[in-house]
Amino acid sequence: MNISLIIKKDKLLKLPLFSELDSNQLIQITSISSIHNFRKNDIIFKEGSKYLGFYIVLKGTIKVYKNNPQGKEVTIHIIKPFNAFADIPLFEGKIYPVNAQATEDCVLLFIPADGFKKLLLNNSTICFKMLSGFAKRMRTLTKKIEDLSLKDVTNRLAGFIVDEVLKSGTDKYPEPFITLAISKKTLASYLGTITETLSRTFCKLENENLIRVKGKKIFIKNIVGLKQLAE
Amino acid sequence: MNISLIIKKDKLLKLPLFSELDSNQLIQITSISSIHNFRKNDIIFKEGSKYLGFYIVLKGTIKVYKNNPQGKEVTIHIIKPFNAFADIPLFEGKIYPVNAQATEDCVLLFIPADGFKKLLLNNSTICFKMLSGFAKRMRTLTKKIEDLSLKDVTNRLAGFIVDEVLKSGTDKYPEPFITLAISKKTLASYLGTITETLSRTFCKLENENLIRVKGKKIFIKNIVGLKQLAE
DNA sequence: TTTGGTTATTGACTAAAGTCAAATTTTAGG
DNA sequence: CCTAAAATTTGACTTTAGTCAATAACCAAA
Repeated sequence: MNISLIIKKDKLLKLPLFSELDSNQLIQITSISSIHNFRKNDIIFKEGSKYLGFYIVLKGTIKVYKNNPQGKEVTIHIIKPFNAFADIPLFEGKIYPVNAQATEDCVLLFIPADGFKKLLLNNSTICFKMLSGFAKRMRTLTKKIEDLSLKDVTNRLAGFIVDEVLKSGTDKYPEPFITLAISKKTLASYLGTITETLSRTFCKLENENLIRVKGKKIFIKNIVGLKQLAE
Repeated sequence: MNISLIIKKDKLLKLPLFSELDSNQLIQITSISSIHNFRKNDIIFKEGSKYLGFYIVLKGTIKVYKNNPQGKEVTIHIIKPFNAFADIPLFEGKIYPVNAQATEDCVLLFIPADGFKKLLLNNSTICFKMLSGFAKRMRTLTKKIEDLSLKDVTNRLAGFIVDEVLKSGTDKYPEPFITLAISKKTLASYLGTITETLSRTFCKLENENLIRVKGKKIFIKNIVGLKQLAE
């Protein structure tokens, strides 16, 4: 369906990637893009399938993951609204190198590779934006390598919770909280561990009176203590 | 010193980043760049210092690393000839977010941030090259996250050796070998472990008759076995 | 070649996190 | 509301890798 019917120019302008384009360029993008709805657990694409283009999350949450030969899963990214995913193969490879699945009901903007590449070649502003986005993501990946190399699971979980609280906007509340948009199994694989260990680590943080866990909600009782743990 | 005296256009053309530029553009680059020599163990820049520009390794090896608050070191990248480093802050931040040190005597090409950014804005070819380079590096980082999350030290060391043998060009020899361009301490921190564990893991691979270690030289006795270990 | 400092190895021990199995809770459909 | 499947938790145990301490090997400068 034609996306201009659904998504207005001013909405598109809020996407970091497109925030400095002029009217003409935005029309170019809307004319090739499309909106797609996915239900929780739907697979967006599988590792190895033909690369068609990339997505921007408008609503919901996506996990990007890989399966190793033994069938174990590593969650590489958790993508929230206004962030792109699967944009790397624009420049490398003809297939999706990872899997993507909705962990909540989602609305995604799809941008086909061919059309977008043409746009990129004629527009250094958007190239530059994209480079900035990639640079930022490399920082995130580097941080994760650091964490996996030097920190234990307790540190990493504390760090995750602190980051999420800041994003949640509840960090000034008397009792800040976060709501997990992913299963604990996925969280475990995102933190580089397994569910059993994650479960025990949650208990440990509860026993130390840092948090209170209730299903997918985590209430923060001592943000300072958590920050110390995370360093 | 003026780099055009030292590095010829055809040499610059071999660098992936510059391989499709025309004469004019190459002159632009050589006019702002400079060549620097570093001795083994010299620090190129420190985390937190003012960002001035990025480097391309022409000769030698550089390690890019971070120190955590407890003073432990993580090696993030090992940079070999014709690869760039410290190009990420071009798009994010005014300081170097990591440290860089020569692990061997080095010749580096330095490209100042300001001049290069201007060039980028007027040249979508080089933007595109740079995006491709970033994309490739994100693959590498993602692979590393996978490895740290799912593989043990033995697997990771085997994987490292296999990669290096392929790069060494000796993989068709009766007994292929690699020569480490970094200390075992650095290798340990690159593999997400510590020297003691690395030392024991080398012994383990020797006992399984997969390799033979002699100082900085590692002879490969069974590449197939190593590949299996690395998956 | 000697020497001091770093780097690497080895041993004994400890701690962290993974495995396997079972119980419990939650969730999504019918 | 009920039920089966999936997700989560818990327990007992094992494995992996880290810590600490001592020794050995290597390297660079005098």
